[in-house]
Amino acid sequence: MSNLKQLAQSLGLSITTVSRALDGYSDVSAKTKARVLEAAAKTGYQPNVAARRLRRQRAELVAVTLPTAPGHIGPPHFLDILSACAEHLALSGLNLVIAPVPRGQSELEMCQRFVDGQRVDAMLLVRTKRNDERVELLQSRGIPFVTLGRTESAKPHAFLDGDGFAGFRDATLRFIADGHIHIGHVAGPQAFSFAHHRRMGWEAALGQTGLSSALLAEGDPTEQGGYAAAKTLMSGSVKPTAILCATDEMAVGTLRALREIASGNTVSIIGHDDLPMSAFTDPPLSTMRVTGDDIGVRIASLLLRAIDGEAPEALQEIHPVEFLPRASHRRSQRLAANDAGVQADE
Amino acid sequence: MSNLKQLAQSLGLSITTVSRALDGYSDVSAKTKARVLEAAAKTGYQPNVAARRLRRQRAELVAVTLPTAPGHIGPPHFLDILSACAEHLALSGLNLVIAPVPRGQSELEMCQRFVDGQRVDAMLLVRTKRNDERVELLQSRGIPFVTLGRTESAKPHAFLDGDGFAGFRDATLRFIADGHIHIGHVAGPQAFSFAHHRRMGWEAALGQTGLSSALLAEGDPTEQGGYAAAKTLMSGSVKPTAILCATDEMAVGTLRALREIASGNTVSIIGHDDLPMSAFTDPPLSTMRVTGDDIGVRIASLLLRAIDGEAPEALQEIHPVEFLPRASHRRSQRLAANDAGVQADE
DNA sequence: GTTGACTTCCAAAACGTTTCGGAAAACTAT
DNA sequence: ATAGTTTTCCGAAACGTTTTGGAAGTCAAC
Repeated sequence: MSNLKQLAQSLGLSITTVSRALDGYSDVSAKTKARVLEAAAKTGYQPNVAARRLRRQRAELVAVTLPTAPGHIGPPHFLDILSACAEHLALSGLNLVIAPVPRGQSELEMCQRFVDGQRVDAMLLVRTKRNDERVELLQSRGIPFVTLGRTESAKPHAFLDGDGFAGFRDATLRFIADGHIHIGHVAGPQAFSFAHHRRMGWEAALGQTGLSSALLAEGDPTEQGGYAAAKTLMSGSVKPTAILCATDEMAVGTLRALREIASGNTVSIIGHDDLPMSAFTDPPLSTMRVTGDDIGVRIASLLLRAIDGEAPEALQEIHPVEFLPRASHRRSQRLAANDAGVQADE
Repeated sequence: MSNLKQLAQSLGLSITTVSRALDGYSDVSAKTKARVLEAAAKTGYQPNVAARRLRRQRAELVAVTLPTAPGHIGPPHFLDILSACAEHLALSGLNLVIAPVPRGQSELEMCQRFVDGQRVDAMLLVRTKRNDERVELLQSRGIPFVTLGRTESAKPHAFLDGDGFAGFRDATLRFIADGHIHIGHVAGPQAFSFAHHRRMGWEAALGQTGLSSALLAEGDPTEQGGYAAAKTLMSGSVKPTAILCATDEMAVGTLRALREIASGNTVSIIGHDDLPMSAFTDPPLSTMRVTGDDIGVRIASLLLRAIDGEAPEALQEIHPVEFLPRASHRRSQRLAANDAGVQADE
């Protein structure tokens, strides 16, 4: 409500001086500066952001569009990341806004409105696809942006990603070391970058050890999708004794599918994401997570550097994935130990 | 990049006329209007939102601050609601932004910046407390707002709420009808409006049937909180045979706690929220949900009416809660039927 | 007491839009 | 032809801030 003019009038100063005092310029005496600051604090003056943005030609805003699949919004852990990111951006005076995409609208249109209306200084893209039209749009507009997850774009862009390939490869090798021969994969939609990399990791491990990668089923990255995929996986003639799930949510669905199947409870499972609920499933879900508890902060810093004009090539981070052993990755082992005397090594 | 002035110049028209043509005023001829619209579409003109906001004195924005408890952000189902809400608001040209609250900052400060900086036309408050300082702030500023969940504020305000009281009362009566005597409650922090109402419903049912309401344990509204609360509940001298959990997440924690306890698997459980994962627990979680699959749309409509200046008293909705029976609410029953020949009536 | 340097302040322009109050042109009715 | 009405357009002001380019005032040095 209160604006600069009123504040200036009440102090007997010009608008200019008050503005410069608040912004900490050096050409205003310490005394008046103190006077201005005090008055501003007392009246609770807050600059009108529309006016400031108009003049500064900066939105002071970073947006992330949140894809909302029908009945199922993106993974909960996005929000933890975004929250940390917002926190860090705020230190530089930037606000992070999360814009849910209305059903009628495409994520692309959403991005378009953001960048062409000059509403944002930068964008963050999540749920990145291998060929993502949003990336092309943003590149053509020259807007700074960072994606959570690599793409196969020819032109380099800033991104942060977990090394899902290595994570799933190593997890598969772990299963192999445990004596598994039939190792299945409940995969996410391959258009998604993360889903593809995870699947390729699984395939790579099988390939390098000469095992079959036939036990593959794809589904939506939800509990329901995991449930359905696991069902088809377990209905084939050769059944997996271990399953890698692309996400924890799919793993939860897989667990339920196995519960409904005779001897399903001997199948070992590993997920990915380390959702809060994963520690509470039955059995507790062995899973993976991207290392570093500051992913959100890293993203924020990438965004800031992108806004500062740093080259995209310099703004690419791939973080290792760590394995979190709980109970679900050793289910057949326990039985195998009973049946055949195989010894656990951990 | 392109602005009204350029567009007008290229058409040989005045800024005024172009502006009015785009806004669909009647005092511009059909022919020029078509010409303007075409040119705007071709150049991809998007009005500069900062300028428009400054002039219109409207932010075209509704904000919701998302509380992010350390390590655990608000319930996932908020997002489904918010997404539907955003969708509906978009129809009226309003954008919904979700602002995560940085750790260093209080939700109140966040609200303050939003309203005093004239960044928003209205606010949506979630995770409402019984005595919520955000409500007071917004009331004092005269900003339209809607809360998700009632408060005990003396001055009426717009809200939408589920009838948690009736839901938990009825669920408790259901347990009583099933023959339970010792019915526990894993409660959420009582400062939260929803947690309090649910607890009062549980107490009311016990009170009206003369049963004890001693089996109460409170915890954070998370899996971990439910786990801890259930543990203390089951460690008393008299143990519950049925437990109502304030949220599904707490129910998931409770399930795990029971799993670790001898004969814990005979304890019946009911949760609330109908999270996607609830259908996939073991046993599948019986739960409750606020009726109507358009809560988000209802909220949006309340917000629009609040912005239009309708009186808060007219903007209060309490929606009934429906019970979703799955397996977890009849665990002891099955055993009891074996043990004592009690017959299930459903 | 004039010069130059420094400090402290300010008027005015600009950002891109919307909107008020007309003005010119084109009809209509007399 | 003239007055009145309607249609179609536009100039200029405003929204609240930041920033440019000085203008006064002060002080020290000669």
